Amino acid sequence: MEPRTTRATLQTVADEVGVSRTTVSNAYSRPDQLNSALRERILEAARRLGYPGPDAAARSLRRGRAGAIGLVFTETLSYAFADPYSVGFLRGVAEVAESSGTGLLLIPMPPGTDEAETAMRDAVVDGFCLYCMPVRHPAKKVIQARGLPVVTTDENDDPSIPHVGIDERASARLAAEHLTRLGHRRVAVMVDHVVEPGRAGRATVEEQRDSECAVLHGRLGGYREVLEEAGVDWANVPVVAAGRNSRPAAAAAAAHLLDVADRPTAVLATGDVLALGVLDACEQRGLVPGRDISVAGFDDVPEAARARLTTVRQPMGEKGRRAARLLLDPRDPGEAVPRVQLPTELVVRATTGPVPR
Amino acid sequence: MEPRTTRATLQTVADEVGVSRTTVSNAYSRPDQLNSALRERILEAARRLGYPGPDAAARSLRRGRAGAIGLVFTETLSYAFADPYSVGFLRGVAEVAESSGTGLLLIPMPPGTDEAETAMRDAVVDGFCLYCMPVRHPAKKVIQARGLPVVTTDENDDPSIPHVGIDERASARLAAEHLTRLGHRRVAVMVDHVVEPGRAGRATVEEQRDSECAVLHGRLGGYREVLEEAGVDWANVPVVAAGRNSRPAAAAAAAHLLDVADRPTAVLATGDVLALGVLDACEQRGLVPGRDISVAGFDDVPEAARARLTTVRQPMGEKGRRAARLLLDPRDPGEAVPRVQLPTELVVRATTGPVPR
DNA sequence: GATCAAGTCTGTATCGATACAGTAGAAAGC
DNA sequence: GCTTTCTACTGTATCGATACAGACTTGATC
Repeated sequence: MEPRTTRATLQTVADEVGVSRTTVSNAYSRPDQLNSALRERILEAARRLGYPGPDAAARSLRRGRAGAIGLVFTETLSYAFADPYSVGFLRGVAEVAESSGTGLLLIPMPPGTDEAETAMRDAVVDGFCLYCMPVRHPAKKVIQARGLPVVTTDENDDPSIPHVGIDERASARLAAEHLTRLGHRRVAVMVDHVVEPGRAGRATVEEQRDSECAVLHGRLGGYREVLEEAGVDWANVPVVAAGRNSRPAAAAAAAHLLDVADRPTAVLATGDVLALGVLDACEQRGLVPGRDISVAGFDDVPEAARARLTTVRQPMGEKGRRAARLLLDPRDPGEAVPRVQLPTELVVRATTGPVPR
Repeated sequence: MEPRTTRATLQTVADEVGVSRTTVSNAYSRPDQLNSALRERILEAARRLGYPGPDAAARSLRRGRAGAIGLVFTETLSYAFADPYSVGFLRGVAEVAESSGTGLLLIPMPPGTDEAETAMRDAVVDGFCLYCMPVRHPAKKVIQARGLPVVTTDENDDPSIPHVGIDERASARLAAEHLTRLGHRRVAVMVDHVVEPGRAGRATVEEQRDSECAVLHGRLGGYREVLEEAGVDWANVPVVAAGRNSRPAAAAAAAHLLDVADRPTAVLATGDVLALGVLDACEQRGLVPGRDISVAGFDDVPEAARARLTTVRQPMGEKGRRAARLLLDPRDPGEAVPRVQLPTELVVRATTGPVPR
């Protein structure tokens, strides 16, 4: 193309062809509004002048819609791609977004409060999907202030925001009951992190209480109920944090459980990635899951099936699809705020078995 | 908040506080430009009026930057999350984008040409990363016309566009040479798709030639060179398409290779997901990989290590990081167009072995 | 007391498009 | 022949902000 001092706009093209700016706009956005010969002439001139088509930001401003929905993660973006559970969820969101021609903006969450608020304000989107965002996160206020549609997944206690999730407590109970039914009483729990991300090791009951993560509360609560019903004192149940939600981190943290005098006979992990890490640790130590020790996970990610992991299945993809639909399908103002609760089920595979004698 | 007939803007807040619009803008965007007491008064008034902060689209228009980079996939978005190779790449891109406060817009690619062009024009981004986009894709023109920074990965023959990739041909040779060195001459190849996505089955030499996918050409070319050097007639090498890049599809298509009279002694797959599918098919038939049949993949996705798959490792995450940096780091206009070629290596594991006798 | 600098704030001109109402001219209706 | 309808196009107002240059205080300096 020939170099120009200034970028070509609708007006440039309009002047060249000798029509109005509006007509050029129509040539792109509403082809049926003008004669097709003229349209061709306009597009031809646009090509010649190097006009790139209507500017996206300007169009977005004038039209009042962005053509994208924003996904907000509390963890780092790259983490979102590391966990198969997130990936399954994202995939569900992507399916629905895609089928309506909507883009997906993955919004980074900077560490500082001001920066985070700016990031939420700068996102050119038509709605937000909050993924595992703690109830009291500072950026949440900004998001709500923007007045766009919002849905939350998993984490939520605000009844004014539509929500897609599962019954965390009841689902966790499924795994715990499976273990107590098999006779296990010396049970340990492996979690991602409790208070501060990155800190690994045993978490006290107080720390468990102080966690801001509703999912964690729900799952630990479910475990606790069942174990207490079976006569176990929760204060004696080791709750070990891996620090990060990764297989190696869980394998390392599993040392706190496996290399001690009275090793638990069973481990409940609040996620499959953690459970798989525990299995790795067992393998290193020559412990056969299902015989020497029982391990149960949560989520039923694809790898779980291959590892023959007993777990609680939750429909990750469906969660994403439902969340996306809640954002994209317009709702009547009078309608009740939707709260979707998806079903879960226990999937018994090979990593759990009776108490070894 | 009190209901308002019209949305609050900078002006609304400015009028309320009795300052100029510019000052309110500064209160958000350049806090150092005004007295902090005044800033507080302004933010307070904004809260009271329900002003959500500067409008993202308007800000984007005026500033001339979007704060996001666009990722363009040719396949469906949901597919991007299904393949661990893509996920690794995305993760790399996300790491870099995130560290510079940039969002990631995943752009859907609609089927029709016009719709696709519109989608590319409507994306509010500061640059595009084209992921596995065929050289001659119609939407590519629109993207280039926008005049924003662009990088391509894998697929590329346009020297004017920066590129990050690997030496496909040489890398494919590594796998093929490994097999011929082990003595294999009856070798088959498994690919994703050749001409038309979704069509599974054997592909003729003509169809191979007609494929628009440069990655496929490179890899098949590498295999072919090595096999011909070993005295094999390429026309007799079965090239089987799985139709889709998925483990079950590959397992199903493997029937064309495994359930025939003169079964190949080795299978080269152009991707690990396909190779893993072939392994699944072997397992179903009681064939032990590495003993009864050799299977080699490409990519070295995380699952490959667990399946003990021999494969060619390419640095997926690094590819994403480099691509993102090329987009985000400004370059001198005079500078040569960067072309990054990342190293690959053969990883020999358990699924390849000598020819069974 | 004039000059200068720093710190704050204002005003205007734009960024690049689309919405919407309006108009000219041709074709159709009676 | 006059109104109506339709097609094809135009013009103006507006979307909501930021860039940039300027102006007004205030205090310090010589």
